[in-house]
Amino acid sequence: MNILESSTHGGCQMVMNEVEHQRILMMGLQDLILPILNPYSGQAKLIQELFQDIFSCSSKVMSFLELGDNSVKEANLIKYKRKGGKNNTEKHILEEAREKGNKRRKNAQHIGSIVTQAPYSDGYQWRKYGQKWISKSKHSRSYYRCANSKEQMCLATKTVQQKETNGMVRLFNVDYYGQHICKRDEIIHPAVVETTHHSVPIVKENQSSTSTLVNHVHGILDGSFENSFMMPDMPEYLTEFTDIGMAKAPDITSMNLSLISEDVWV
DNA sequence: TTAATTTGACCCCG
DNA sequence: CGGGGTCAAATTAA
Repeated sequence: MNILESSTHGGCQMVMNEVEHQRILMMGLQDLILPILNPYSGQAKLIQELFQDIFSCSSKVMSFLELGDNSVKEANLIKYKRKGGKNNTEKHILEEAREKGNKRRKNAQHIGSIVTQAPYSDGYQWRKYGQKWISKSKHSRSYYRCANSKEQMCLATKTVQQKETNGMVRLFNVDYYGQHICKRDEIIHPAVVETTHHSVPIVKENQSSTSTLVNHVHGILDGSFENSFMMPDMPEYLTEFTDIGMAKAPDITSMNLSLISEDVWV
């Protein structure tokens, strides 16, 4: 603690980098271990919970460090509407963006990134809006925005790009930008839930609330694999992301990933 | 027919 | 000027 207090920004940044690196490594480990487990065994569940706890820890550390270092962090959401008469809104967009000191491009800050081995469900629905071949990359990058971006003006986006692979395992970088401000289906249509009154332990915040969603996997890269499958009762595990100054929305920082063994790739 | 994706154009920004 | 993020018309899927 006194170490942190006396540390310079550079030192704090170094800690954050290390925690982030650790998180990436853990995800790699997770990607290797989970597919070889029998998903229905109690052992797999236990291991998933351990991963959850680990990610939860690093997430909390990151949150703490980032909130302590407020020079960089304001939740900088640009509120602008898409669509509509182009020339009417375009100026508004630019003006609003400039007022808030943001660029029009890259409309939100980086929230988190993961490496995944297969298409996965992260609990949100995404709509693809672009695909680019990035210079010198072997694989294209796909751009997705939250499927609720239109109705609820949700600004969350993500990009998916296959990594340069040296083995036979295909890995994908998934980068998330912008916080979800939308409500999800189960919240919008509360007829289904609303039954659990039992007191929830506060520390366990967002670990069980997202597990019932079934959603789209991310789409096609390079046209080299399918995106049309989804195992209905696929077990999922959660991965927490860094929560950046949005304490009122605990749900949006968690992502749950489906386990899908690599033979689905064909 | 509507909804989602594809894909080249557009354009911001370094 | 070029890389890469976004738009939107065309195309495909549902």
